[in-house]
Amino acid sequence: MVQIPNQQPAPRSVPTSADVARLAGVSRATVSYVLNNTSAVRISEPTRRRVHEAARELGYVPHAAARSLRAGHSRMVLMPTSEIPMGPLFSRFFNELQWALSRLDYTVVQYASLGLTGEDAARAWAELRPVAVLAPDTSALGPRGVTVLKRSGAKAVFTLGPHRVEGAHALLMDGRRVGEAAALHLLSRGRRRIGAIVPEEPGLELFSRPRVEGLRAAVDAAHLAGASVMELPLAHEEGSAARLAARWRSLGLDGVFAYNDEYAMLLMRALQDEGIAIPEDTAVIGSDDLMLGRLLRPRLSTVRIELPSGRGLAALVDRVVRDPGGEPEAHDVLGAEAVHRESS
Amino acid sequence: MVQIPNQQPAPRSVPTSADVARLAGVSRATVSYVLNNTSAVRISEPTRRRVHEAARELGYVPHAAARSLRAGHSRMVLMPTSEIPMGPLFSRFFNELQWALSRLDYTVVQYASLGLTGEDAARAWAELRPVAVLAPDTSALGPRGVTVLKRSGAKAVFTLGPHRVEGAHALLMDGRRVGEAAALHLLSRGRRRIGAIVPEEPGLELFSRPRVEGLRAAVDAAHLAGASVMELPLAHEEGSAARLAARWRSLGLDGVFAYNDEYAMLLMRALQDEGIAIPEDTAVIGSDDLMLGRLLRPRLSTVRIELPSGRGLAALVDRVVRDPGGEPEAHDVLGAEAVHRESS
DNA sequence: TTGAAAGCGATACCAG
DNA sequence: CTGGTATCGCTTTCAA
Repeated sequence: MVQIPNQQPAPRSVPTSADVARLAGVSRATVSYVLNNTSAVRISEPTRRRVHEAARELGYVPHAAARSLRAGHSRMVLMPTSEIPMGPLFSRFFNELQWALSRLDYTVVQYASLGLTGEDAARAWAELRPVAVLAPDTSALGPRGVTVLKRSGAKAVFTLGPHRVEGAHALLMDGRRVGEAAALHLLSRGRRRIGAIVPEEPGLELFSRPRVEGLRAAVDAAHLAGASVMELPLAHEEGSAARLAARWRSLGLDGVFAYNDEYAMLLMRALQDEGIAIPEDTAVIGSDDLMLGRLLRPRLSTVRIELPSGRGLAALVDRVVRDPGGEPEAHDVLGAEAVHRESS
Repeated sequence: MVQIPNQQPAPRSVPTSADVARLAGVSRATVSYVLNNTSAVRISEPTRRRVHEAARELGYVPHAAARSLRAGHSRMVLMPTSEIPMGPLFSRFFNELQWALSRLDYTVVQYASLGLTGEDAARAWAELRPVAVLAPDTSALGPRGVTVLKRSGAKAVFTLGPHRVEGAHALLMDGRRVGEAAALHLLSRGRRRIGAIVPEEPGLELFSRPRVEGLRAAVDAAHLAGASVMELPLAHEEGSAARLAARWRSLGLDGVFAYNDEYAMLLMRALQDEGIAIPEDTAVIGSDDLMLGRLLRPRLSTVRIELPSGRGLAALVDRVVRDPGGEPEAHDVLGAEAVHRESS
């Protein structure tokens, strides 16, 4: 066999399995068998070595698109990303889920379909022929979108968020639970006239609305005399908080649910600067149990959110992929529990 | 040649362009022409309509893998994600970059190659045959990894992080700038014995090390009598901060750089609980200019980090993709500027 | 204006 | 044990 010793800028084109075959002096089929460790066929050890060596020498890397085209399916799990950045809570959850899925031999891919929603987004995703799609509710994937994805071969379509979508499995993250927990806590602390901070940032509405709804529903359901809920828009910015604080006394509120701990911090600071005593004048409760809440004075009461383990959800996704026949299920995956500290 | 009678049991198969062609009563070529608006060929209006209708009726979505296989190239930009979640600063930067790239008609994909680093990671990425790769430094892509990617057809390989990698373009985010800015600020405020908080969380070392190095270098370079730097490990957790605060007086420090605003908040709280006056006894400066710093009392001095516009970087990536010949360039993309508030 | 056919890269069946 | 070859879905000449 003639070895060409030159280390020159190698063939400028990308090496294919045919190149490996040529260099190893075998057929493309044999290359495929060797590199995939196909157990149905036994290849002699010397041949294996020659193939591996040739592959290494050429820097051969298989072509995923060609492979999955031939195979007729892929193991790609598509997770469309929304433009609004998720907090540490969801980041951790997503990381865990990703890790667990890759342990199950799925290729997890986040695809930024910026600007597209609904059916358009679904079509863009479908072009990649993923075996499963985990779509955040923010993508507004409708029933039609689900159909598009399924027709394109997706075995499992999950939505993550507060709403169900017809035809898709749902990992229901019902923000109303958060509002409910906050409401019950404030009511049990004797508060009746309750404010509900609503972030003015546009993307957050999808999350804040259910929380406020849950708060309102729980307050109404308590049937307590004089109990009421007042929505208070607030931008994540000091001036906005100061303006709200300036008219705080006139609102006559004795408790407030602040959407999350960051908005709670913002509000609490402004109220304190205004001379309003917390929790005496107004009780404050946040959400998400961020580290910063424990560092505030008074320490911030909060709603701790429990998300399920990524392992379990990965197994669920895997189950649906392997047996796509079943009816779409909805899984309640968000637990909420009030944590009492000093601000309420 | 014997035609095998076509297999009817093809219940819910994914529609292909052939199916569209059959339904529309035209050839696959015509379908391709119509759906891609190929300008080189003119198709009659009635035919166009029939094709579009058939495509819609079948829910046809083109197969990206087949397309790019045939085309011999794709417009996929791969951004491997690291497991450590990025803060709001980088999230925004990434979102902007993604958006800008998709405006340039690239398909941005984040791929979680969890657990893989260096050449192994590069091979996994190369299987997708991306036209460009933007790899965070955390992936430890070495020069060999860069070679693997280029051989697989990647026209542009960029690293994002504190280090350069041979053969790749670099978006240098030199954390030393942050430490330098902090050092100069503290020194100018008359502080000499300076502490440097080093997060104990493993993933953060890659970011904290350069910051501390920059701090140390700037303090040394100032040649001031008695100026010194002491590294202080701290976990992102109250107990750790309390322990550090308990021995604070014995350390004899009059200034401290706290890695970022969150650690600064953690430390400041613990110091205040210990009765240490800020900034009188010890000046504190954080980094990243998070909202929370402005809400603390005293207001937290910080280092504001400037990241370049996503638009400009997207254009840069595009330029390199179109003209891959040039020498790899390093772009310093991180600006740091101390912001004086009340804690220093 | 439309159709037939080659071929992108990898794999799996069937011969040899 | 190894080599030809058909095939996946799509684009793109080249002919008709």
